[in-house]
Amino acid sequence: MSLELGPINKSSLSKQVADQLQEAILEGSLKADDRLPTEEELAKRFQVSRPTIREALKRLAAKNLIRSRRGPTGGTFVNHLGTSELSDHLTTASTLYVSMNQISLTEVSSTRLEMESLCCQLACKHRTQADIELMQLELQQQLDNTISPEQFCAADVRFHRAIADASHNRMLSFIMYTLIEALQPVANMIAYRFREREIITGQHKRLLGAITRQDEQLACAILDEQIQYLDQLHEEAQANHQEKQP
Amino acid sequence: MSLELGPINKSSLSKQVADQLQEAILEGSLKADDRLPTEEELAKRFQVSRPTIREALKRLAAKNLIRSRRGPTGGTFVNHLGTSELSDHLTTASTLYVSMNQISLTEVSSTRLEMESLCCQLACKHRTQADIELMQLELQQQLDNTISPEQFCAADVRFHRAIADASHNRMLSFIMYTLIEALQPVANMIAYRFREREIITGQHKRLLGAITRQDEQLACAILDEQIQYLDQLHEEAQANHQEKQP
DNA sequence: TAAAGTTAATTTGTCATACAAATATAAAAT
DNA sequence: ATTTTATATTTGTATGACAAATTAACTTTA
Repeated sequence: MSLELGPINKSSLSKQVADQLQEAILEGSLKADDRLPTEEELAKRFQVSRPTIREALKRLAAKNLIRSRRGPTGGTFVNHLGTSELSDHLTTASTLYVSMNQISLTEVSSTRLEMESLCCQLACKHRTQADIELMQLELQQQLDNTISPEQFCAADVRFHRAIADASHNRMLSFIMYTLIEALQPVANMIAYRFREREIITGQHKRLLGAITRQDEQLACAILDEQIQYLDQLHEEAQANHQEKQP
Repeated sequence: MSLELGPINKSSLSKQVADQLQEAILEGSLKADDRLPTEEELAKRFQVSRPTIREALKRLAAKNLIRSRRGPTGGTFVNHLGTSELSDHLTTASTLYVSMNQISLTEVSSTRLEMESLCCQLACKHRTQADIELMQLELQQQLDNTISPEQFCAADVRFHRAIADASHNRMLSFIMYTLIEALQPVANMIAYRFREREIITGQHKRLLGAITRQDEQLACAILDEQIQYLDQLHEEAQANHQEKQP
């Protein structure tokens, strides 16, 4: 008997389809903004039903690899993944990870301190005029006392992202984007109190100065000061919280 | 007129369902290994059809948040998200990012050097006997010349992961898992040549010794040596490649 | 002729239903 | 008592239909 005992497809059809499409994207045969065939056509090509195709596409959509639009010019398109898009994606993942594994904010915080120090050192070496101007712009917004806590927070995130970008190491930027987001809960807390705002913006001002003058040691010291300060605030907040719920 | 102008749900139903379920997992009402209601029941509860529920579940499955089994005791269960499970998910993202943005392997490599140095320092401080035994185990496998390149590679990954874990900072481990994977292409190349294998395992042996004796400086130096060596091999390979394709 | 509105076509989004496949449990036969 | 068989449950897949969004072409009107 000559049975074709091919390798058994243990995984579901939708997963196989998803994997093939992902491979095509990763490998480069499907480039950014390319339009995939319609679902019906994909169904014909893969010899499966449309719901199966759709489940596969949803898998890729969950990874932000594709987007879909309805209508004649619609369809499914390959996303171009920029730093911010991908970090959105990673943020949900890492937030999830942090919460499910009960990673203490202390651990996250110490990691961030080390990595952001690294960024600072590189930023001092490689910062361009454009980098500095961007940081100045974000700092200016933080100095405005009339903006909302949310706006302050967003400006804070952008400021720290700008530092990461000034390192001109895209891999490092990429990781930092994720880390900054992971610590947003702490940052959020601060934005609501004006006194803390002033301390933070003061530190930012000095930090920007140090980076501008390319003073690595001072920059790292200020950063260390800020993160210790944030840790302290976080601890105080936790202590208060535990008092109320004994 | 008192129309209930609730906030318009622009996103698709399957996305809304997926988001709600993810929120439940993240928030803690659905814990690891919990079993979700059957698809039919979910459909009833959310007032949508089963295909819609399935698309939502596939979204979560793509993120490795859930797993499914058929049969009476089957169903859909919440996954516990370990470091390696999540890094599977992140690796595709970061690999994609590296390739799409043409981040040079040099950038990735320098980032890894800095971060793994950090890991080493922390590992020297906090390593337990169990950590060391695990590293010894992986090293032992690398010393066996009969294993395949794939096996060597896998052992190499596990060795470096063990170093990351020995830092006992889970956030750092998490990031390192991703970085290690991103550099696999380079590591792969090496595994095929026995001479390079020997050099690498020799470095690993010394590195393990340094960590065991808690000699931070030496450990970092060896690491630096290894990564420079990998960079050099990578450059040579690229040079060869360019010769053949002018 | 030009602008506005209308219709038609295309494509994803959703639904309903049915059946297949896997798998554990309980009943039946050896 | 053990093996086999039936059966129920749950996910996986298929089919077909319609809804909603959106663009392109067409028609009407000023």
